[in-house]
Amino acid sequence: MTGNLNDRSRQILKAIIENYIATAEPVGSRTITRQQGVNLSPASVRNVMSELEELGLLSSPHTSAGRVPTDRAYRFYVNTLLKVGSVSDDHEEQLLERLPLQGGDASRILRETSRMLSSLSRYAGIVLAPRFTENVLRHLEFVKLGGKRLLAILVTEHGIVHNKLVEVQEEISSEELVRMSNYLNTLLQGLPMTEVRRRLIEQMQSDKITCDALLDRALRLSKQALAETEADLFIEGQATFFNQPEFSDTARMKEIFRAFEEKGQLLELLDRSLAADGIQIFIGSETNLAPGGMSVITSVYRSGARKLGVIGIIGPTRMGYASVIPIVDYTARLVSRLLHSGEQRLPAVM
Amino acid sequence: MTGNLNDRSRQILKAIIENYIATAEPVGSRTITRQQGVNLSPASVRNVMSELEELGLLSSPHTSAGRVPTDRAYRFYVNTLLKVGSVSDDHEEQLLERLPLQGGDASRILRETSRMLSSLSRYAGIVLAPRFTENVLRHLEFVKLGGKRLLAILVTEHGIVHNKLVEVQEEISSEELVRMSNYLNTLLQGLPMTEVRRRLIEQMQSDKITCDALLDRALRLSKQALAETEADLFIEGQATFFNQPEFSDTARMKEIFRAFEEKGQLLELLDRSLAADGIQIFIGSETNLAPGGMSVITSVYRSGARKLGVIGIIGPTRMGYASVIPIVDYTARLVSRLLHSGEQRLPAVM
DNA sequence: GTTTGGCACTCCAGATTCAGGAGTGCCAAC
DNA sequence: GTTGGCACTCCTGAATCTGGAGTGCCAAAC
Repeated sequence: MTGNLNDRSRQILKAIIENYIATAEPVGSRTITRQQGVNLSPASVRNVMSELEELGLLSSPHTSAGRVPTDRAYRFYVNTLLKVGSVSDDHEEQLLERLPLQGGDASRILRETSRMLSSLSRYAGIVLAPRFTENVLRHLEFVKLGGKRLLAILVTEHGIVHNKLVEVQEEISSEELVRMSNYLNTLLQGLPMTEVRRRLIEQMQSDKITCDALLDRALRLSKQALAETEADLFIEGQATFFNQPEFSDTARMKEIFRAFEEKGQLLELLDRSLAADGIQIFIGSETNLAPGGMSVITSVYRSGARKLGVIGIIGPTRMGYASVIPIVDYTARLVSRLLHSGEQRLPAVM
Repeated sequence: MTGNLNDRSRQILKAIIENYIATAEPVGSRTITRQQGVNLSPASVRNVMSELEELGLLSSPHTSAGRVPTDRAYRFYVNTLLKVGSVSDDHEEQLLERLPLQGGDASRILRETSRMLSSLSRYAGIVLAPRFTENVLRHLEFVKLGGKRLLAILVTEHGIVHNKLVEVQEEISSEELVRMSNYLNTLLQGLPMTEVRRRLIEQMQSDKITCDALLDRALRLSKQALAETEADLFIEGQATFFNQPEFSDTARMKEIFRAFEEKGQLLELLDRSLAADGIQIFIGSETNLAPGGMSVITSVYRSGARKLGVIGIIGPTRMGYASVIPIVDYTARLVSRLLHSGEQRLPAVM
């Protein structure tokens, strides 16, 4: 339905959107005529604006204000009008310099990624750490903490460490622990977590094991240790929302920060991004976030063929899509390379 | 100098402070007279208020507004006027129910503590995790991640896990790793980190070691893995600041959230708390935080004689000290017990 | 001498009014 | 189809006004 827009209408819509993104003020017909490349009178522009409003692409806060783009307009803008360039040299340089942290384990890199995303985009950066269950197990270890408490430590392929406390009925000696560890690592190393779980159950039912009380116990403990952990979500640069005039309203801000603290809705959104692939753009109401007026741009990072997690940016709908999209895209690819085992060192070219 | 306040002045000051805490509005003389227990005319109260203002305990926003307590008044209030009760039954119950997480490792407990502090106090909860260097080493492990990358995993006495990526010059076989691990654990287990560091250096200089290339390497790797990590600070419930009328100003809010994101100043404050002991109260400018008008109440949690970290609450200077102080105090003691090794189970009595 | 009622004074908060300006919509002319 | 003109709308910010809450001070009462 927006396909039947002629060139002129598109040009004007684009100008309005970009103007609004830059100023946060409703855009009037006169402002557009002053735009270079538009040789029309304000009256003509008004005619076009009027059509665009009927198409649901523009709305006016009140009779005598200018026009403001609707979510739909932004959607049309990113789908059709916007040609996304590549990341700026300066941004690229900053990323390449600051992201490959010396001796940075995966979680440090991810946290820093979140900061970088925020600092480059001037919006808030979000990073969803790899879902534990989506990973390949590298190493499993039980450490005695004292008494009957064991700390189960699981290390994934990419060096992400999860730990969980388990309690045992009777104390286990260090020697037994070592035997358990060896057995479990032999059994499970290199398997994806989903497979690990399957294998554990399978093994528990096998005859060999039911005879060996210790190994049986090992299996049960591992199963406990595998219990789902809450997803790790980093959000950095929330304070950038204070810079946006459309959020000067305190009630609005409160809603936003509440949403950030609860994380639930955001996680749901990021899960959707993870299920999809590549760059995802959610505009305004498409985000399903309770506080409206926000957009989210995400991209999946991966290790080879396996998707690991999601990085992205959250900001006002009135967002500088043109610059943010390449940042998210480039960063996701960089993170993928940094986490891909054996490529810790800075890649020469992308 | 505030010692020469007579009973009546104290009573009035107390009433003003508590009224202001409850309403966030400047308190007038008439409001005080309505207070039960005060049988004075507004005029008399005004005389007293005038004295209190001269003593620097009250200030008036403008001629015809009521009075507002100064930082100094709050200080006098918590030092002298306030008699701190114990935590309410309801709060106690909630803490005992929700804090001893099933299978919760230390970091989960600490994060949950932060949430609980916020939810009980209605301000923001802060938790400084144990400084890595202040801890006793329970276990040290190297996991091969692929290529020449090793993940060093250090577990402290209280089940807090730190990990750090280290790179080696040449690949190390699994057998060698095991040997290294055994050697290091025998050498270092049960030592406080400061001691660990010392022992490593000592050992590196010993003759036996220089002969054994592998062990020498193990020592060097451990030293890398021990490098200082950034302090872990949880702040939960930042959104509560939106409920405080004195922070309805956007510029102010922005400053506050920036301070939370940067954490530096807050860490400094918490370090001071850790150096001291027991309940610490920082009022307004005493916090040295850039955004003024905030107070912080902290308490140290410990394991036996060793201080581990700090928990606390941050909110507006106009804070319900009477209820917050017992919350912080009780929670700190509860956390201490939960983390004290071997006492994971819920203690029957405090 | 402490307490109190009275009174003039101050100053804020909110309502009201007003003028200017930016923008629109429509129409008739080009 | 495009444009200039014009009446109309509605927001914004400044200015004004009023009522109320509160103070400070003084003289009278206790």
